[in-house]
Amino acid sequence: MGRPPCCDKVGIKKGPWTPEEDIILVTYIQEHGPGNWRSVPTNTGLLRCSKSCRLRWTNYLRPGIKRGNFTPHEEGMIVHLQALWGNKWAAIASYLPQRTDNDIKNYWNTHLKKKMKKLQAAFDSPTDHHSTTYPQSISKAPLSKSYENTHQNPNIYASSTQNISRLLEGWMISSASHKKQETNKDCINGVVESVDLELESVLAFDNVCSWDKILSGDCYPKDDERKLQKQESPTLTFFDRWLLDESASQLEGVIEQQVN
DNA sequence: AAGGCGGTCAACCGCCTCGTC
DNA sequence: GGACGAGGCGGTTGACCGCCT
Repeated sequence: MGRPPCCDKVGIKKGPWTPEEDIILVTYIQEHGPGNWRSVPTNTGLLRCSKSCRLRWTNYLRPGIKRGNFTPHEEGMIVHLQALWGNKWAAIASYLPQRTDNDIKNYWNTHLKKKMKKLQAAFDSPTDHHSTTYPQSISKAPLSKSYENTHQNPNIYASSTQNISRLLEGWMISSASHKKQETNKDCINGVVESVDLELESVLAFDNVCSWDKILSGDCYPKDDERKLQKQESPTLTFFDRWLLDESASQLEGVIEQQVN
């Protein structure tokens, strides 16, 4: 017999959250702040387990969450950090404070993993092995309609619950009397701003390595010498080199700063 | 028109870690 | 130091949606 699930009590509701449930949860957290999830179901009357409440809040209702429309910058960060740390989604999410670990994990599984597979397959093919121009099938392939809808038009991605989140953001900003929430907001926004600035300035990913550059095999615009080395030693793929160089020189700096 | 199929993502499950007693 | 509970985390599932035939 395995460990019994935490939420298999009779009367516990499962499945998608309704807007009414969202409002109840949001209202409660508005008054009491996030935390002490154990007491949330009993205090709100929600027929959900504490974990479900926490997950709903952290992954969906929490203010400051950016949904959909991953930028090339963010994609690059995810690929980069995933290659460095593996599937440590929470750690990766800490470098993308506006994204949840669940969102990043989903995006990796549905989009980036495939991209990387294609990338790897292209490099493994003998004809492309030493080529500096990256396979057009990846870089120039038209995006599917659904991908375009989801990732190029954020309005279409919007949902009713996102609206709740937006409303909450407004509440967070306008409410001067709720000190606890103000602290939360400041904390979230402070982290977002500081980490964003840090990543923008230190990694400058858009300038150094956008997806276009990655896929076109031209990720070293500032260093011709490394380009030459790259051509001379084909045992490392372009992407391996990118990871090694980038991680050694830049990410360590960021991590050190975070630690200090 | 409708059924099949694949992609996407919210939510659940269960293990792990950490704090408290 | 060990037991216990709460929260964190990563893997997985299943519902939903749009496209294709």
